[in-house]
Amino acid sequence: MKWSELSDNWCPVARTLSVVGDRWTLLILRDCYLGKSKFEEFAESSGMTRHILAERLKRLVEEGVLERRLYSTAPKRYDYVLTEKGEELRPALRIMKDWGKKHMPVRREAKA
Amino acid sequence: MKWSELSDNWCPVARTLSVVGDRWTLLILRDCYLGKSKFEEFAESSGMTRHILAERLKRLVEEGVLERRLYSTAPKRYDYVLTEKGEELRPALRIMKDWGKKHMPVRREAKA
DNA sequence: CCATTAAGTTTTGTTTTGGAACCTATGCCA
DNA sequence: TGGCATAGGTTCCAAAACAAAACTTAATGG
Repeated sequence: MKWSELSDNWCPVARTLSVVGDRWTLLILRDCYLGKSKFEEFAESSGMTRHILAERLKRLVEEGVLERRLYSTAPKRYDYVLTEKGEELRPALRIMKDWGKKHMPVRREAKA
Repeated sequence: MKWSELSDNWCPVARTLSVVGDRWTLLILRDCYLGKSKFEEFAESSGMTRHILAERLKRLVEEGVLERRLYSTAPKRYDYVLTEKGEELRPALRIMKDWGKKHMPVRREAKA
């Protein structure tokens, strides 16, 4: 089965994962919960490539998790803000934060 | 940045995602929470390929989320059970279940 | 005029995933 | 005894996704 067929799975967990269950997407949401909203902020903070970031943001907007907002008309600049739907995943990330703190100690120093 | 470098990120959410933040892994945990433990059960329930399933199970065991248990000596058969560490992610999946029910209606009937 | 900023897009090569077939050891049944 | 089923994988190849870096566009500041 392909990942893309998951969106109509009988299981609500699977349907959720069809939106946020791939590499990087939940890291974008983490940044949103930390108050970030700009493309460059996401790119720098998460370390993902701009290519993938653009694709993920597009998808999150299509799914109604984020909203793309024009914040400057000249030059045209857009940023991304959480919708209510997006806000409602915040508790899941909080649990992952606590779990990471408890169970995933840092072994070597990382650059980011 | 490569996904594999995430395990030593400063952010605990990122470290958590380095274990469970890829395609399919959280679906294995869902099955565990539903009481499944066998390779064939996971394969059938989730729809992922056996190839990927074997790789993910190996990783979850290495990370201490699941335990590989010999449940039959002749023939040798192994299954996978949640550790306490694995149990502690259950609340995150519960939130995803509720979120999926609320925000991700099924559009077309799926086979699985 | 030239450099800078922000939000992407394009290109090229590498890695991961998907699908299917195959393997191994034992149990079951006639 | 031979043959089929079961369970837990492994191997192979093609297709899709990803990583890294360069490029684009449009406006701003000195």
